[in-house]
Amino acid sequence: MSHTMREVAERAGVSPATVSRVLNKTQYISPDTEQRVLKVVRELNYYKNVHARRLSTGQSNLFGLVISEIANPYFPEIIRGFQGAAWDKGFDVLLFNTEYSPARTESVIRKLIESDVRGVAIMTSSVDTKTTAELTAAGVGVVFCNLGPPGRLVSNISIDYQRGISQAIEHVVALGHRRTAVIAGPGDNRTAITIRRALIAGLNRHKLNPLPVIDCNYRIDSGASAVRSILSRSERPTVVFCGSDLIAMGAMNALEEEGVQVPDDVSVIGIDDISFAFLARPPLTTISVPRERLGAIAFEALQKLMKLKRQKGAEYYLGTELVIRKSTAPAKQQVSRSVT
Amino acid sequence: MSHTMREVAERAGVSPATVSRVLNKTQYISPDTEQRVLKVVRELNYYKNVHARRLSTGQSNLFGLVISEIANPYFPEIIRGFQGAAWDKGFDVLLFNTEYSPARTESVIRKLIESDVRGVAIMTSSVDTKTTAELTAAGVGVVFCNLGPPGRLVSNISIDYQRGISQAIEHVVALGHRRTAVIAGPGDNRTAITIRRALIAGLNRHKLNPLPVIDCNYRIDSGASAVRSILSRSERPTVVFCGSDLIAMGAMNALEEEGVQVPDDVSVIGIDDISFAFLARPPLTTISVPRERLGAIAFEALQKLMKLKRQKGAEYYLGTELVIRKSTAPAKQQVSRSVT
DNA sequence: CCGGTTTCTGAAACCGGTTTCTTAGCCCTC
DNA sequence: GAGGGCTAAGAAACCGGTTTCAGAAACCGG
Repeated sequence: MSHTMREVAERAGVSPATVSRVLNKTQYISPDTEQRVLKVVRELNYYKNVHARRLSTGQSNLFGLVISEIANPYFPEIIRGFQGAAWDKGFDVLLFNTEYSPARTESVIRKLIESDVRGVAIMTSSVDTKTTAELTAAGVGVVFCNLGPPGRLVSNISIDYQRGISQAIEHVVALGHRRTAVIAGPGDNRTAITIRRALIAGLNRHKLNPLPVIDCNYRIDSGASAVRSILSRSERPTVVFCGSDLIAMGAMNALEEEGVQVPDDVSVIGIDDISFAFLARPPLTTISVPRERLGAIAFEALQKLMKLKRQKGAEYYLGTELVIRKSTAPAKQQVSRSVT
Repeated sequence: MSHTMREVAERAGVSPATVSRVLNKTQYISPDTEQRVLKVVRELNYYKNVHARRLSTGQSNLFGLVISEIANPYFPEIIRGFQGAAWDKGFDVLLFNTEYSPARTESVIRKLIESDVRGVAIMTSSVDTKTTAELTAAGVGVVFCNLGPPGRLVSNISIDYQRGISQAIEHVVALGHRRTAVIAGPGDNRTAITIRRALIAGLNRHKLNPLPVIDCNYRIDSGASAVRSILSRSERPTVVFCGSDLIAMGAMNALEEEGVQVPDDVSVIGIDDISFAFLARPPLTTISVPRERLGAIAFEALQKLMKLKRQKGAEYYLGTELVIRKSTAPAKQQVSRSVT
């Protein structure tokens, strides 16, 4: 339905080339002609076709962003950071979710390549190297989060959980806790693995051996069932570290349902500081991850990567920090022994 | 970096036309040739360029989805519903957020037209008619939610809050409440206005005159300040209806901070049933809006709209339903009169 | 064995921009 | 007033697919 550039050109009595030059300011055009063209553009309500532009310039002003699931509250801030940065520079972003399915991931990657994106940020940690290879082979840059080291056309953003975790452990030790448990997240997830390691190492440093270290996925209800399995043991922990806020909230829920008070009976600590963490009852003590910044940096990293094409990518670091709210409290002196 | 169709053609000893036909199955090709082409496609790892395809077919397999803000938990399910439906039919979606800014909305619309989308679903209720006119003028179909009646190339999905609201009011009346308050949402928001009207009408039907009816935006903290202003009055309500779950959660937060117990002292009811509603403390009683379905229907509506081009759009309806959780309880016999 | 179909494939035009190459016209200088 | 250097704008090729049109080959029936 829309008009074409030639129509504009004809109506303004100039050549298409001139219209193009006026619209892109790529060459000086006499003010007279320029005005005439712009007038027609307004009259006709002309929009230039992005696809034609992409085709002829061979440059696609598109970047891809891959996440697992839109409903997971971990992602919104990342998306916003990424989109915001892209928008500021005049780039568009194609958002795809993998729904945790490898098959779907594959289609997504294909779509991205077909769309001729300049680069893609992969914020899921369940991607295999085959996938990234496919992307780089097609000449598109890749940035991911918490996966291997950078390589040709791929950069990595590493979230350093160390600092936040240390703070959390010190906080908990200062409150007098000695019996800890860890619900880490999916056992095959790089991020979850990293977090679990850091947690265990940190606890050991304080001569604490976390009791159950439990695998679960990132859905809320699995935090709940993990907690139930912990409660069924004879020696109950007084604090449980969770691999994500979602898990933590599920855990708090289950705890409450089992009649265990948070934080009076057991303290719980999450990771991420999702926007709802402070709305939880009690407000969740958690290790905050700068997700909006993560998104923004991912975009910048991609831009940089595409500038120095075929160079090796870089490694970026992002810190974390403990946010103390109300889900942690001093350890109870008397540890209940009752086996429910 | 990627290969072109002509390269494939050359390597397979056929013409580009043949390659195109093989890849799109648009015409019968001898098995022999077909295999040869497919083999080369695999060898070269060839991806066809979407932009070229869009350009030459004049069909853009793209749909747009406009929301206010990605971080607002109202939207994820809508996005998922829309994307899911689109994905199933092989369409891609361009997601944009307006950040509540008219200027930004305008750029977004421009981008959508330039991208030659087939249709766009506008899930923000802060859009003016000028905007939709621009879209329809460019021949792209529009579907929105809770805005005016359908017209040429525009359909509307109307969420019928009536049923849910009636249920909520009956629920509350049955619990013995007589003093109600309403925190509706932004006064210039069509949805908020609709909800407020329905609420007041419903309450009047039970001979109840809601006390303060307060405007606020959709951010959490404004639910909190609205509640504070309500508490400062001498006659306190025993139940407050909120125009969204976010407002309700902000309200509960503030209530708790002011030492008012939910639901013992005052009950609160939200609208939307966002995914966190059941995680609130106490779990929120709310009127659920089928948002994933809303997204899916929006897509279907767009498809239908584009099929019978230049026809008048249709009106769709979506029901709502009360979900009773723990934020509502019987009214206190003795109403506190203390002015804090 | 010949004319008429049908089947398979290629040549070329086209989609709507961008960009290179070229030229017409102008100004300036000597 | 002629020649050199600029400037503004057009013609045409091109990006990478799709599709129409046309033709060669194969096939078929009589």
